[in-house]
Amino acid sequence: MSIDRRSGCPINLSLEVFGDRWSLIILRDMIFGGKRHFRELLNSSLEGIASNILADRLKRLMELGLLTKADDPSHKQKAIYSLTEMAITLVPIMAQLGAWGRVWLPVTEELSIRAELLEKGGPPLWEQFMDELRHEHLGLPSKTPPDTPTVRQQLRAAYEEVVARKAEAPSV
Amino acid sequence: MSIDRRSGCPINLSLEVFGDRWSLIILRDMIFGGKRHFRELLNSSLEGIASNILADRLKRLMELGLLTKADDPSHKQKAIYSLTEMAITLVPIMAQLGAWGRVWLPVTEELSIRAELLEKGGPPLWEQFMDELRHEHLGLPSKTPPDTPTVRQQLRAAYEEVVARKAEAPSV
DNA sequence: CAATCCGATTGCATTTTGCAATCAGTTGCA
DNA sequence: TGCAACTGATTGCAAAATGCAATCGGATTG
Repeated sequence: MSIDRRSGCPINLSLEVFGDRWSLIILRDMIFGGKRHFRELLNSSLEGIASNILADRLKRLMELGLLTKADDPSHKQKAIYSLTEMAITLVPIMAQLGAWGRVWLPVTEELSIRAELLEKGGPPLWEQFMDELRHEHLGLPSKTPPDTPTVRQQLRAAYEEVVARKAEAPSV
Repeated sequence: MSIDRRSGCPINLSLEVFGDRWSLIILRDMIFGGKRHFRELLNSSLEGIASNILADRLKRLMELGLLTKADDPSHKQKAIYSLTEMAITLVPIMAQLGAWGRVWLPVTEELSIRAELLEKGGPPLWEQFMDELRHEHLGLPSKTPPDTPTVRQQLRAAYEEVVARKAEAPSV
């Protein structure tokens, strides 16, 4: 599959890649949720993606060069999807989208705390996160010291803290 | 019209606003092209938007709070569309989208020079541009000195320089 | 050996899209 | 006055995309 090529404008071409309601959602779940398998993406999807759409988009994202697929050695039927460098460099776009949505749209607190953290961390934190993703998905050596908490751990901890706080002190 | 609200995730909600093939294109033409009228948007569109889709998206963007519409005093039928603050703050997203597309997609040189300039200028240039847009669309006083060239003028000059250069020295 | 899980695929109704034609009112010009 | 051009749209229709449930054959687990 190649994109339509309505015009050579970079914004248009970017839209042709993920100007739909699902592609970026899938990439979000892989980047921030660490999801690598079909079923993980299908069942954990907050937005309830249908399996045929998921299959179609995974295929499309592979054809566009954003994902690769490999056999999972632990299970002959399992496939592991990996992000390519092209997909990993979407992190700044995701961060900006999250920051904008957090300001202007009716987000929930527990789902926006990660966007807030990512926004406050700024480009240095994005770089660290991309470095981790390159390690995870491309097998590259990580440049961050091994004793520092990973960005995903930080995001997860912040999310769980909000959830716990809201559970013990439910809003009126 | 309100958005679907599949989930309260900021990235999802942002996608529900412009996760389609046309909304951001229209906003791009208004932000970077300075287009304010229906016909301008219809006829200048590189990607060839259809008039019913344009009408539908303008209506939708107004309902979502990204645009406002006002009568044009010079012509009883003309409507002037204006960006709201919500739309103006999309500039960083546009810049990131352009930067990403420029690296990974088959952009043309003349259409990507603006993205390059915007990327190199970074957040300070984005701020100046948003300041200009607030002046243009919201009537706010501009903070930038009146003798400095506007960002849109800079972008336009860079574009025209590339076009001129390519015309006099056509590629083989 | 049955239940469950794996990554999909199929069929079908609904919705969205792309495209061309058209609309009624306004303007500019002869 | 007459008429062409232009204004922001709307309509009709075919094609494509989407949402949803059911299902597939193979692999694994208990």
